[in-house]
Amino acid sequence: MSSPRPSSHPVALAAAPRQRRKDARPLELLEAALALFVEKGYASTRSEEVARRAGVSKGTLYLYYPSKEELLKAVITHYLSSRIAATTEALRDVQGPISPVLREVLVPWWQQIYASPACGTFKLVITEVRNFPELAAFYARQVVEPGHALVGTLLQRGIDTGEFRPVDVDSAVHSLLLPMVMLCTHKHSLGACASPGSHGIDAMRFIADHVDLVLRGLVATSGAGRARRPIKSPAISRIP
Amino acid sequence: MSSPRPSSHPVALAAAPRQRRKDARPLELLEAALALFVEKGYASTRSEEVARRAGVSKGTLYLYYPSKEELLKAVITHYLSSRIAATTEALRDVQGPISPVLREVLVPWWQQIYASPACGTFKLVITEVRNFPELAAFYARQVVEPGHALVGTLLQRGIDTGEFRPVDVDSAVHSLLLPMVMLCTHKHSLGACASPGSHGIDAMRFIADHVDLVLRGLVATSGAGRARRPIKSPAISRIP
DNA sequence: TAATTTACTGACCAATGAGTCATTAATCGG
DNA sequence: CCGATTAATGACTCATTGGTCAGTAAATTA
Repeated sequence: MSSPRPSSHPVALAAAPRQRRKDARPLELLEAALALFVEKGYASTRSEEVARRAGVSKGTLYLYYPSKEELLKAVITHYLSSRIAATTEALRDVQGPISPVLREVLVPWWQQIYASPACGTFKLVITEVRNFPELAAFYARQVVEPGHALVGTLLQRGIDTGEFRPVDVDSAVHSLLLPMVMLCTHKHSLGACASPGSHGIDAMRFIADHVDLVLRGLVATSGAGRARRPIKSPAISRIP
Repeated sequence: MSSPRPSSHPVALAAAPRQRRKDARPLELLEAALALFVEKGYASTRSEEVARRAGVSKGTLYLYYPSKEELLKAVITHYLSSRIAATTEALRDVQGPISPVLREVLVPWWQQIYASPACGTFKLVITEVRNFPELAAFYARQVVEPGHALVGTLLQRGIDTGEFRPVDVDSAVHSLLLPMVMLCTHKHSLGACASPGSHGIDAMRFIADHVDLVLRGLVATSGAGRARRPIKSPAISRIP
């Protein structure tokens, strides 16, 4: 917290006189806001605190964002939008067996997310959606639905080709993704609290292990018992 | 709100005048506080709102709980403690194959939790631990560690008996439990926001499907490929 | 260097909400 | 029926904080 900073990030130098950096401010404010909102929650973060962390005064914050609520929305949309674009096209046109794709694309992808600051947006969204309904619509439409549909389509294709057992696709998608989201959330809640004795989760390893475990549960084997239930619904269909 | 006072007959019209129920208040306040804290978050819930929902005035709230923070702690400890007791002994001395146990104990257990109001405590803890370090210690020691150790012990036994493949136990425990926690969390965040089109998760079905999927990924089969990695550590050892 | 523009500041205001306490009214004992 | 006891109330205090704006100083231009 009080370490001498390398001169790279202008987080808040001892007392740099007064700087005019009109174009750098918005992003720095967003970074500061994300960190504080994720750590303390939106309601218990003082707007002046955000400004201070970004190295400006409260007045400057309101120069760039009209209100605290708009700042929150800007944080969420900014950090999610950047990820969304890269994702949807990364998996758009894969061919061949699904298992290797998931192992080689999904795993590093989530490892990256986990390591990035955007990881915190999951906790932030979880804690704030109910207070800001607009966020719910945005997040559901822009993140949850595309992500679910993307993985769902892959799994369905695996089932169609006989690579996977005929399981309920929605459940399987959740089995695959919910732990990832929970992992990201955990990093910024209990995982951020120093806990002696119980050394935390090894996230990078877990992500790989988990995908492997789920894929082993999905693959169609000749032996063992058969599926406990047939397929449930017309499976995934929303979002082309 | 503006109903006329019942002059003579106590027919329980609209607002009951003033009741003295010293022993019922604490629990009713706890229930009201849980619902509101989970829905709106601790910081953005007004203490008077909690009181109102419990059918009392703000003064009465402070008659039973010395501060808002103590109320929060009381909520968490109350709703978690009740679950903890029942759980640890339910799985203490199971014998024989592990898969049926997990299918028949873990599944209904989580289905119950999901349906109960205690389900909300997950979201509450996730959002508030970082603001109240005491909660972190309590939750880690009383909930996370026992729960993890319990399931870990079972999986380890399954591995020892050859029922399961030799996987990393910690990862497998997380694969099994994180989705459950995430599911409970989701119920009170995005899941509570009306989303047209995307009908929510079928929780009861997912819980069963997920346990099934993970168990299929764990069972030792003759065919298929072998584990990608050997065991990682001396495995689970804490908590007898 | 002087004049002009504008990014930035922080004292200030109004609203909010946690916590208090003098007062009110159920309930109980006699 | 009459105090005595105490559960319950809600108007009040006071610290906190989102948001404003008149003023300051860093750049820029002439």
